[in-house]
Amino acid sequence: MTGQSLIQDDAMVFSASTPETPSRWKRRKEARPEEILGAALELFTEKGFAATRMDDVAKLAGISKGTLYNYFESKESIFHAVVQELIAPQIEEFESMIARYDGPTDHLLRQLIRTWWTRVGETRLSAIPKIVISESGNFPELAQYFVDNVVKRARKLFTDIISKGVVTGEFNTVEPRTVARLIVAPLVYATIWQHSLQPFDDDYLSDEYIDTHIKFILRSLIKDQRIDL
Amino acid sequence: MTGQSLIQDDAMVFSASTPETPSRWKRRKEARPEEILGAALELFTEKGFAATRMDDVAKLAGISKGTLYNYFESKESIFHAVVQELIAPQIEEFESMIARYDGPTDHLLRQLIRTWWTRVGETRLSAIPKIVISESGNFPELAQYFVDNVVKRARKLFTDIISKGVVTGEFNTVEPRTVARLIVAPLVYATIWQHSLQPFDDDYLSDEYIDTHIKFILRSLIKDQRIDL
DNA sequence: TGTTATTTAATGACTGGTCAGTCATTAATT
DNA sequence: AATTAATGACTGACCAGTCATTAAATAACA
Repeated sequence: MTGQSLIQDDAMVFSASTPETPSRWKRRKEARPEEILGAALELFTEKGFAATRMDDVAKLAGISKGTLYNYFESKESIFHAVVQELIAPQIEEFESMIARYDGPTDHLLRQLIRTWWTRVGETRLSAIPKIVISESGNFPELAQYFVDNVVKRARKLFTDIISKGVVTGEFNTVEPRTVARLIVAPLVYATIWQHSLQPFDDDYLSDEYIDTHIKFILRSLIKDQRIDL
Repeated sequence: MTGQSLIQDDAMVFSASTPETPSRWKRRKEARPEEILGAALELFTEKGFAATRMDDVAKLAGISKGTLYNYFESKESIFHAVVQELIAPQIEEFESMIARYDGPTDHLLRQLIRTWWTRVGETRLSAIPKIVISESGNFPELAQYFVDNVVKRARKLFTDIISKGVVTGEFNTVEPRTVARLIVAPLVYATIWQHSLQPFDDDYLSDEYIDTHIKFILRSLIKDQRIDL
């Protein structure tokens, strides 16, 4: 997936293709919030929170600044909504995916990492960690919300899987919380990298990165050392 | 090491301990630049670049705002100096450490990771990655400088070590650049975490994190699978 | 050695520009 | 005709950077 945004860029059409639209603007109450959040996500990612101007968010969303304030209280509330609306559904999906699963624990772990990568790492959601981390000092409530509702739940997913593998004897005896963090670190780091220094580096992260990460982690976890996959 | 700063907090002493210092301020041409950079590093880390006020940098450095501009051109030049002055010497030290080394490659790798952790991860230098990443969109030249002078050199250090291990037959056949990134990711991620969301999390990163990371990496690299250290 | 002149580190009130948020007005829709 | 989505000029706060002024340090001189 490329960085293509969800924002309409046909917001202002002056072409004479359809002569029956000389109206200066349209009422689109339902579509606005999503478009605003999409525009904000894009700009927050690129510039950070402080350096993003509300005029620019409005422009990218195809509306005026005043309209922003019909839908959101403040700049900060947009920031909060971006995180809340876009992340929460994902976490829930992961939680139910695990609840449903029945099979070898190493397969579950492999599948969870891969799914996370395709559903978060390769989508626009990947921008959120960078934004939250960058602004954590200025927006403590947001940071706290993110830690409680995203980080801890994600950490628990991985910790539970590893614990299960240890208990069933499939995995070596390890400290599940520490290993959970070592699994997540390269994943989140890759998303932060993509949205910060990657554009300044001519060396791209290949798919091999994730594949090798999975391979290394499983090699240390699985007792019976088959050197496959 | 605690977050203790290098800033003098005795900058304004009104106590009557030494009655012969009623002078309103002191000339300290030599000490100022370092104090300014220390103050700036602390505030940039906490608030990010944009949200840090020059008045606050001055206050923390124990001087007035005007004095800042006797020593630095602009806010941005302070930012640049922070990165340049503090990071460059470290990288050079690592490069010479490797040049000097002669012994088993896995020991060198282990030592490099540990040294990085004590010289960067556990010091105030650990704040720099977070700052650079947060502001990369607004300060492209700084980001480029950082990628060219820090990231690439660090990446090369690790890539060279791994290549050497593969060539000598000590390590399994792996893609050195990919593995180098997987080694660095949890390290840098830990520093970013410390300076962003750690304060909102009751669960601390233990020393076990680094130890386990080293153990996992070496287990995947070393051919002869002894299950020690 | 004490007094005065010169140099320059340090100050902080001020300016000019920026931008989040407001609100009276306009016009699309019902 | 009534309702309300949308507008954009405006305001008040904030802050990076300036510069005329102050005074610490040092040199020159008596």
